[in-house]
This record gives sequence, structure tokens and C-alpha cells, in this order.
Amino acid sequence: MEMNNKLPLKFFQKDVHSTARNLLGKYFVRKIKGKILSGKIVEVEAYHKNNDESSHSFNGKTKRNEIMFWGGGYLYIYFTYGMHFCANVVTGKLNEGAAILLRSLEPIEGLDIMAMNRYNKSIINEIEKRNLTNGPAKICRAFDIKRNENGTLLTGDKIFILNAPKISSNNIEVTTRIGIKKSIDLPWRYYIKDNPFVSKK
DNA sequence: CCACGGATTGGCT
DNA sequence: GCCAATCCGTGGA
Repeated sequence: MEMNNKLPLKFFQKDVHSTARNLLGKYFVRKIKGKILSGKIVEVEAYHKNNDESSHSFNGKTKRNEIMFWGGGYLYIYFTYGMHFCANVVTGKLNEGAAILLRSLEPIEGLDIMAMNRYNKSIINEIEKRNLTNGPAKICRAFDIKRNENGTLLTGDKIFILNAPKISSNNIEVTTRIGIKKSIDLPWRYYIKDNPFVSKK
């Protein structure tokens, strides 16, 4: 895959909803130990400090969520349920408190390494491939992303996002978000219509 | 200091 | 479909 078309900082420094839509179809990439892991972004959710009680940033800045206030272009990693990590792309301006949760990827490169990270074996069947990165915690497990990666700048050379053609609105499905108990009616989940790697319809 | 529960997953029924 | 696993951020005393 061509590696010279990284998304620039200004891509991330815009409105969280347009950026969420724009992230669909792009390639999330991690270089680790000389290898490339990558996946096409097929499902995301927007979170924002304002009017969104489910957002980690809703009650203001804390040590845990401070990356959400650093402005667009950083990776915000949080730990949940005592065993899982999830990855967010921070968007907008300084102190805006906006981020996009990566909910599902279509695995593209480094499937053998992802399979080791997820299943402790390098050869997998079609069902296992389907389940490799189709959930927010599965993505972090497959890409070996943990607390260390919190605050990583996405324009660096370790973790970044490659540009790809924009997905047209016709091909984007918009729904309420999954797995939350507050602000459950906000239609802030975006996914690529008919992509088999989307976590849930 | 302590209690609560979560932007989840996978295994078992 | 249901539920256990397992940590730590958060908020109240």
C-alpha cells in the first residue's frame, strides 16, 4: 500500500460529524516491529463535550480524558470493563472535547500478526477473519494498542491514517450509538452501507 | 477511603 | 440470549 498520503492535521481539526463521515473508507495504519498493520475504517461513532452525556469529556477535563481536549489529530485510548482498550481519533479545536470512536475496521494488511494478537495463531478461517477487527476493543487487541499509545500524534510515523476516496452520503448509514446508557437518541454512529465488517446493523 | 459501573467481548445455555 | 471477567476513573463520605 502506498504510504505517502497520510491525512494531515487539518483533516482532524474540523467538526466531529463531518470528520466522522470523512474517516469512513480511510486506512488506519500502525507500523510496529518493522511490520505494517492496516485496516479500512468502516464504522465510527462521534462523541462531544456538548449535549452528549455519554462522552467521556462531558464533565470536563480529567487526567483520564485530557487527550480529548488536545485538539484534532491525537489518538485517545481508554480502558474499559477491566480488560479492554478502545481507540478514538480526537477532532476539532483545542479544548473542544470531541473524538471519534473507531468501532470497526476491514482488515487489510498484517492479518497474520493481527490473528496472533487476537487468537494466538497466524492462520484463520473466514469467520475468524470477519471477527478480527469488527469491534472497538477487537481493533485495539488486533493492533496491540494499549495505554502507551494514548496521546499518539496521528501525523507521526507509528500510527497514522491514509487518505482514500470519500464515501458518498448515499453509501453512509447513520444510526444511534451502541452500548451506551446516556444520550442514547443522538444519531451519531456512521458506517459504510453493506460493508460485511460493520459490527451491527 | 470506598463503592460503583462502564463507548465490550466471548463462551456457554 | 445471558452473563462473567476484571480494572480503574470518578464521585461521594
